[in-house]
Amino acid sequence: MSTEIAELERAVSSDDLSRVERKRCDARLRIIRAAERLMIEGPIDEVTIADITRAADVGHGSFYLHFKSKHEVLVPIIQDRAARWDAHVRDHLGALEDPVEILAFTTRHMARVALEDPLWRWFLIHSGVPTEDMAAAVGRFGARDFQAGFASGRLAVPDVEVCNRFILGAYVSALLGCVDMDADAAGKAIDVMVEMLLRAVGLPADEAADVAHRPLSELRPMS
Amino acid sequence: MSTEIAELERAVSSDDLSRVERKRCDARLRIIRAAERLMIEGPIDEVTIADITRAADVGHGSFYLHFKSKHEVLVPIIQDRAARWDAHVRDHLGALEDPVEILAFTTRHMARVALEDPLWRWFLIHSGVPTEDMAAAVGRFGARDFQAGFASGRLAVPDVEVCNRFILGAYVSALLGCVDMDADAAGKAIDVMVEMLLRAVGLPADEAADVAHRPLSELRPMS
DNA sequence: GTTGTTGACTGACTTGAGTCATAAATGATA
DNA sequence: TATCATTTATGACTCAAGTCAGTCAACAAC
Repeated sequence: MSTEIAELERAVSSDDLSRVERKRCDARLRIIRAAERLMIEGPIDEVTIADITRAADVGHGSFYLHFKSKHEVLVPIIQDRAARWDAHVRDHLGALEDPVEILAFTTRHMARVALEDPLWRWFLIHSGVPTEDMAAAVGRFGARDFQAGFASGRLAVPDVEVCNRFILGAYVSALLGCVDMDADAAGKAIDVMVEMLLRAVGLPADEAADVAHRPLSELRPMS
Repeated sequence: MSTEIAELERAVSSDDLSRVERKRCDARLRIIRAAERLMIEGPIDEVTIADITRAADVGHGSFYLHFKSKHEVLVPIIQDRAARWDAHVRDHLGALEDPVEILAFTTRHMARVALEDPLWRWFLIHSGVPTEDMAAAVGRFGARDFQAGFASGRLAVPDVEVCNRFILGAYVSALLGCVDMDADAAGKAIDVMVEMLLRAVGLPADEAADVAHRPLSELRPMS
């Protein structure tokens, strides 16, 4: 699944786009890159829009041609990282075939990853309850394995739209409760959250408890 | 269950508190009252901190002795309204005795109420930031009926802390998805959300579907 | 009553987000 | 190449949030 950053990279060196369009994409990409760099370097709260535009070498006002807020510029960044982690986690699926097991595996791992990544943590803390932004950044990756569960008939919800919002809110909110825990406690809380999530999407309680608390292999470090 | 506003009202006319303490409570109460009035009168986004302090007749800086943000000053206001509505909804329980039925009844009605109240809606939409505030404002009321369900043995969750966060996030997020719907569609979405909530806290799927979609009587207008 | 200490209160000030009138760049047309 | 229309970029400006050094009221100790 492609991300906005990947698309922008393609666009700036594409030749079936007008120069105007290429410049536009280039500026957008430079802003995103500058924002990511500055936010990784220092405390995110202290990065100002002016800092970003200065580092990206565009006018202060130009920022608002591309993004409404600091929060919004993080969307493609988070999305890109989500895509990488998603691919990495899927790389560990091994012999798993049951959509429910796959769902549990990915949601448990992705939650752990989200708590490790400082950008993601910030985004989490400052999104509180999922905003459109959060949905835009991670919705696609999150939704896929749930869809597979529905398709298989093992899971069922009365309404997919409501379900998506429900899941995202529950996930983010539960995760927020973990930001101050140590890794061990956070892992336990995540598993409980996943257990409740599985119940919510229609898995019987006993199966949910079983699949959400299996021993979980460590991920290999990502290159 | 008492709210902060009720406690402040008591404090300002209590005589076993020092004058300093009474003045402090009085100022806090005046700020809350002024904020509530201004926010009901006009578009909430256009109410500034300066407006509030002017109306409350305190110095601009004093606001920050009591609250960190405009969002935070809404907590006691929302809480107070939640208490009133909670009492009103409970007044309609009638012959209901089963904790699960009571839980469904209150969560379904409170969600409908939240979508009607402009202050609540604003709070919901702008809770993009901290859920701590949301938990502070409505956590107590929300949690009670769940507790009753657990106590009865009909419902069970692996961890109450995680459960609380899970529920709050799911509830708020699903509700957020309803703010642009008409009352009818919102009602349907709310019922689906409650159905998933009941599953998450351990009710079998068929029972959850049943109890979350019963015909729901209208509330009498609140005095 | 006087003095000292504490901590609540204040509003001028700083900072940064977001706006908007203006400028620059582009490309179409003659 | 000159002219114009249109789109895109800019940074000076505005306005509100949040800070903080200083003021003041209350009370305690003498």
